Amino acid sequence: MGKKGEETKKRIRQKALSLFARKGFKSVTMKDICIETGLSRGGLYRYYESTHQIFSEIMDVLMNAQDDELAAKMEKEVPAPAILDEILGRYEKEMLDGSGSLSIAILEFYSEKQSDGRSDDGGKDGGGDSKLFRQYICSKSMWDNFISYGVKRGEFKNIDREEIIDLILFSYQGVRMFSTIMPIDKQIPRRIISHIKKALLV
Amino acid sequence: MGKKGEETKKRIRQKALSLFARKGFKSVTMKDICIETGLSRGGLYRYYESTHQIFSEIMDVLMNAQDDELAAKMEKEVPAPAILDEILGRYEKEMLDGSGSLSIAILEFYSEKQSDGRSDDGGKDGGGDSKLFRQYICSKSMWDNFISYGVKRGEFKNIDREEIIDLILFSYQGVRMFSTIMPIDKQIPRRIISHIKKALLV
DNA sequence: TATTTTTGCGACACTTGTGTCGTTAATTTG
DNA sequence: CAAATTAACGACACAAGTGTCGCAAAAATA
Repeated sequence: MGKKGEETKKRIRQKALSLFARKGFKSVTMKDICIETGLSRGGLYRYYESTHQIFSEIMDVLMNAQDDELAAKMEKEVPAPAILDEILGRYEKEMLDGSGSLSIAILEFYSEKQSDGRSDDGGKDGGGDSKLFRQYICSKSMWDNFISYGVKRGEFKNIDREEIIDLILFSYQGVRMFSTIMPIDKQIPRRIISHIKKALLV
Repeated sequence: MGKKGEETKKRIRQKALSLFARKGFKSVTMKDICIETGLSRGGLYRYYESTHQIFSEIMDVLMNAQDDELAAKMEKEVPAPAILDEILGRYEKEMLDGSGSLSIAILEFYSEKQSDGRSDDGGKDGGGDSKLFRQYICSKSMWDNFISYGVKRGEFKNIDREEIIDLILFSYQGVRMFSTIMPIDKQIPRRIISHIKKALLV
């Protein structure tokens, strides 16, 4: 694979991503991606065999972009409530604007992998769900660390951590999901966040 | 349409429902439904023109099966905590077993309607999302009534109602969604429910 | 039970997407 | 700048789904 080829692959992933965000996973065909990228069938198939493969590679790239920032802030002794505000602010934004629009594609992608038994990803990927599950575990431990930090500083209540973490993670996912298919009132994310803050802050 | 015809339609809806629950919305074809029902192409098309139409009718039937029960209980002056336990118990069950498996199909169905502009349901249905939205409003007012009832009886705290309701509804949806594609630990629904109870009960 | 209406079949023509292959055009490399 | 390698094209054969239509069998009706 030469230099030109790498660029083309990248272009394919970018264009495909915008398609997945708009139409979900199952509705995007290799033909769509041909049209979007301007490549011919033969041209596209040189790089990717299926939409599965493309989506999977996109996910790998997206997932490796997290929490170093948070760790850095805790290092610097930034007050926990300030960090909380920032994280929740970002969540609020993601719940409202369409940036959650990949959610549906992700759901479709992994649900498809489960429903039919074929796992034809060459054994490289240990099952579709495990990747998602890993991400859940990862977010969870991030929150756990962060809440401990807040409690140690006397800024957060010492409540059952797992309870509030699950609530945060799943309500966030729930809203994100529905925001892509239903008009979501701005008050909804705001109320959820307000509840979380009250539950955490002393 | 004769008596036989009505029975056939019902059979089609039943078989199609099981397909949608297993494979989501987009992956089910008219051909699949032919096979599942044992009908021929011509036979099936006599009753339904598309999977859209079938799914839409199924939704209509499913949505009109709610909260009369709850109203009856409030009438009978059943203690609010007992009612709460029952509702949340049902939620817990739905989060765990695969009975949330229609969630993905619902999401796919409505997201498809949004992404492409064609609204070919003959004007009878005022847009895909409004139906979902109506359901959200409906669940919301049900909870609102119920919490008022509990507060009046001095059994629930008088907290911000909208806040807790959004949290309940969306975390529930979030878990349901993910439970269909990821192994969900039994503790997760339990923790979410425990948090809700603590927030509500005096 | 004769007649009409409803139900159901399956072949047919059409559309859309898949995956391959020989060939040409463009890059890289020595 | 010539040779070798890589990238891209687009026709082709195939697979899967759609929607229709004429016709026969089965129900309903009178």
